[in-house]
Amino acid sequence: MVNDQRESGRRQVFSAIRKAGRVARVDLARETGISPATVTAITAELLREGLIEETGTPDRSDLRRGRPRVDLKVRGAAHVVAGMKLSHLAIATALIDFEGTMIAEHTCALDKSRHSAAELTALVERALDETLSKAGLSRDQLSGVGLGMSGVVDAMGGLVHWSPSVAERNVPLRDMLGARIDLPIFIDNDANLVAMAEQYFGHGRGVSDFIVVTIESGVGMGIVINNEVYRGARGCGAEFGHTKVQLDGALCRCGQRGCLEAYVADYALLREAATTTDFADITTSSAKLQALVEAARGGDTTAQMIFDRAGRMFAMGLANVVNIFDPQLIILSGERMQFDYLYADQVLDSIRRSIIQIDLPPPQIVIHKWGDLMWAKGAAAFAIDGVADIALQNFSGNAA
Amino acid sequence: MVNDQRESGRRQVFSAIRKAGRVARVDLARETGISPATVTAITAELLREGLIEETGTPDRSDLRRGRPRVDLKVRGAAHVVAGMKLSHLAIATALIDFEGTMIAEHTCALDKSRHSAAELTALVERALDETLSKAGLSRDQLSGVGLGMSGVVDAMGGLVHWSPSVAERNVPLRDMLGARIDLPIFIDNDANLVAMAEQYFGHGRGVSDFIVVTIESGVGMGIVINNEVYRGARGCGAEFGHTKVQLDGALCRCGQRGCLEAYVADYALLREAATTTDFADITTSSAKLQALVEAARGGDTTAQMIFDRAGRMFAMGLANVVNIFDPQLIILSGERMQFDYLYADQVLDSIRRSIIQIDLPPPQIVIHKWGDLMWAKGAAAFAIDGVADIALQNFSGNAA
DNA sequence: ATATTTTGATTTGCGTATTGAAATATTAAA
DNA sequence: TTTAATATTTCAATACGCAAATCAAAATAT
Repeated sequence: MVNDQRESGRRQVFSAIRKAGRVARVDLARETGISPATVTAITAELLREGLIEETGTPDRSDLRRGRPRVDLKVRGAAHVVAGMKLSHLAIATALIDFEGTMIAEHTCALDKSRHSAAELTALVERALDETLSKAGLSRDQLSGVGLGMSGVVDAMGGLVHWSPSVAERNVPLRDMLGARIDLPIFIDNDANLVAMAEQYFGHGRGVSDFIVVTIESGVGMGIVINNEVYRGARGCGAEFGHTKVQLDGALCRCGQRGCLEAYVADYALLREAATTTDFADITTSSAKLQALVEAARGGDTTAQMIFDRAGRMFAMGLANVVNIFDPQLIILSGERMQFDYLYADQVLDSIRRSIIQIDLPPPQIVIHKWGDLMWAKGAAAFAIDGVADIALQNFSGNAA
Repeated sequence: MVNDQRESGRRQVFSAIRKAGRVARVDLARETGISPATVTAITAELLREGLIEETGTPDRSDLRRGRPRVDLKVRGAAHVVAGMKLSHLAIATALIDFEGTMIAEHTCALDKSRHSAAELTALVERALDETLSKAGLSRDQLSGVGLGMSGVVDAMGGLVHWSPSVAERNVPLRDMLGARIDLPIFIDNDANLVAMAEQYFGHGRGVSDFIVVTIESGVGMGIVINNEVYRGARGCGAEFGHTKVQLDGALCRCGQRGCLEAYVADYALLREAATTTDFADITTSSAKLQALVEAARGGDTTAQMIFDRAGRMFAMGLANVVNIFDPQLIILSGERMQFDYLYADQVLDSIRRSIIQIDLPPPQIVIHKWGDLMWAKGAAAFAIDGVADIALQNFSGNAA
């Protein structure tokens, strides 16, 4: 393989194109530091392989003379991938093209939240096929599948060490799925996938170091360092929900005490509320939480106290992460409005106050409300990343 | 500059040699993935430039036939650098050769702990010259100077945002020193430097992701990710001492509440001890702490309680870092025996218990007791890194 | 109209790094 | 001594990236 240094050039150029959305070759050369001549050579290759395409001459609002630039963009039609998210009682699937455009979506209900790995592979396969038929596509038109779930997942090894969705421990889920679905499979923790979604399609575009915090029923975190999702040595980094915010504090689902999750997750709030309030007439925990939110809004001081402490604990935990990481940007990525109390101004202020003070602007904090396909889109982003990786490796220029 | 891909090869080979200590070319080729032919070419260049040297054929304990391998190692005599550490009332300086061998050391007392930047440059210059004359060297035999201090330091920009040793804020100390000492100057936070010392000469050799925790009067942390010291977006990452371990907790020197430092630093312990014990007859705080340690050992329950809580807070703070980072290795790097209580087995166990449990071995925790030149050696490691960088850049093969 | 200028993209020729294959060196084992 | 094994070096072939030159397409000047 002499084609080794070329690969790095191709990678640089391609990711610059993706990052920019649409760029002319001149700008690619300027941004990557690669000479215009080489940019021409590389883009010609990528064009030939169909990974990118030329668009019409760009918007000439800034009338310049000279030869007009020709913008390049990722060719959406090059690949279609599926992003799937295993959650409590459903499998959400999204089909997304190489540019990130949504092609189809589908949600498949589950009868219970935890399944054996064998059951799960069958369910995932079914959900995938249902989505494909909905979109009128066949499996061989797909280039890869990304799958996310909460829990501890080793993305490199394709192992699920532990997940609330999987009955067994240490399941080689990637290979199990790969055996039934003959496509490249990519599995990861869901918070990491949201980080990738932000990196590819959201606020993280072009930001090299940022943190994404997600709240579902637990608290998750994804870390991007140097334009890459950081996964830790054992593949179980960023367990933000289980950082401790109180010595010998509240009991957590994980069996330890004082975890952040044990203060801010829905079950934690309801546990507290149950001390004074009896939600006997409300059945679902989601509705109970809603009632608690209403109570706080309505002036119930106990309910307010509960949310207040949760917010302050959240701020403390997040400030710790910032003090350790010093990211450029923190994205609070949420799906449900129920967690608004954690994103309140006073919480954000509290975070800012708890960060070590220097004479530089503090990291930016943005709140990003996604639709309910956030997770699946993240899984798709992961798949796109993997597929692009393969595509950039394999095709070795000299197709002739 | 066509000499761009060559540089990367040289870097790879050189750092592989440094990491290994002594290696034969075959192994370099295997480890770096570069072909043997190219390894020969590159090592020939490095040899010509004097950056590395051949050693006699290695220990033939594993008798193999065939042509014996010739080991290569970094040539210590290639460069000498100075590592300097600004601490409370002294400047410690170490002269170290390119291999990391100590050549000379010197400590220069200071009359006060905080100086203006102008005073400081003069003091550093004096300390450097004194050390050089002690070793019988002149300035032009030196290739670089590394300087570490506690506080918030922007290593890239050469700025000291804030330091207990410097009177002003946001001082361009690197350039100020560079103006008086005509050598490459490298400044950084001291905890980062200890991380580099571990990476180059200590337990961090060959480990790609690890964390170093240092305790002096404050608590510092250095993070190595992907073989590089992570410095954060604004250059103020890893402020471990100011992560919060208690909501609205004890008051810290930094003005905030609940910082880890406010529970484990010497001043924090003495502050608590003062409530029940009067150390009126003891003058230095170091001696007071010693007395407190003795009291605890002697069975004083109050003293024991104080240390116990400090240890548990420390464990909690560190467990948080581990839950976020998932490092391969944690190095507790200490100079003074006084902090033994933080390194006690029960503290380490407490850390392990607070880490999220998966079916993989937990990160290794090692305690590394350095002499008092730890800090200066770290500064020297930083300087060596910088000097090597320059050396690998500049010499462009074709010396002819 | 036509020439000139400006800017972007492409082609060309060259120096050089990398590499596979072959050659060479050096030792142990047969 | 011969053979086998292993390490290193040499050498020719290749491919890569770059600077400079050239081509292309537009705006602007004359």
